Amino acid sequence: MSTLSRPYLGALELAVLEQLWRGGALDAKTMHRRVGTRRGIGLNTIQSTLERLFRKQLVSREKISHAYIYAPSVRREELMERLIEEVVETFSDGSTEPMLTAFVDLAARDDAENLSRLEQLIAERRARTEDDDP
Amino acid sequence: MSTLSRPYLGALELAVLEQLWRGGALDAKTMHRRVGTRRGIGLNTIQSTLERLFRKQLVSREKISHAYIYAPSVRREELMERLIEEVVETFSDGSTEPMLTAFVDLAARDDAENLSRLEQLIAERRARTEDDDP
DNA sequence: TCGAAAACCGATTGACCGTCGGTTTTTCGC
DNA sequence: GCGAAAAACCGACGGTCAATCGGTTTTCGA
Repeated sequence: MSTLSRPYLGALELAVLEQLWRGGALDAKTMHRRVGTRRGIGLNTIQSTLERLFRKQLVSREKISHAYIYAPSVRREELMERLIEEVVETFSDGSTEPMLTAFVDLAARDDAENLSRLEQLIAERRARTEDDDP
Repeated sequence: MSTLSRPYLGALELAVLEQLWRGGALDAKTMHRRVGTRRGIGLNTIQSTLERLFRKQLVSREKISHAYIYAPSVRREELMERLIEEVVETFSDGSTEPMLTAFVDLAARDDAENLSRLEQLIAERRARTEDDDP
């Protein structure tokens, strides 16, 4: 039975990922300086977290002499989209209407201007698709 | 730090909710017949699950003689939207662009026809908003 | 080669879901 | 009213997963 958002991302995992997205590739020690010290947690904790993210295939790593250098293997927007997709799939019955309505709601929620932007993106997408498949 | 989808919905919770959305209001015993027997789980399990959903304010209940009658307190589409919103908020930096792009991607993913439908919904939404606030 | 640095291993805690068994409360029929 | 049946309530336990760390082993460079 598909359960929702499991395995999900914990707060520390998210913070670590965020740092990778900002900072490119870095090793556990540097990561610890960036997100660990402030939280008063040990280097090992950061290492475990990176390891978990690696198992989840959200980061890749390469061994440079001693240490692994970790790099994100998904883009931020990509992960967001995946997670939204997971929700949508969980609730998908036959109809896509509720999904579309939710999108419009959420787009308009923040700023009505988003609706125009959304239309624009749709137009662009359509143009791109027609190019691909004339 | 906002963590993702915790507490999330378990598989049984989802099944129970689904049943409530389909069947309107019902009591634990009936629910057990509908989703419990097939899974070979006890009535108590169903009761706990309903209780947990109640604490999460996803269902309401009313005592009719012996038993509580449970009813959904969120619509299906509403819950879906909430969960999408949660993801979006988790990943929101200043820009709404990634969210909008994700929406277009996901809409088009299933069926390109959805893009037109999406445009239509945007138009409707805009009309509605202009009515409210002329 | 040897010492430090990092990976690796494993253990613990704390949520949370799923799952029950047992006890108490409530209600209805007599 | 009262006693039995039904349901709620309480608490416990196993499993999973994130967060956390201590200790051991591996590995690399001086």
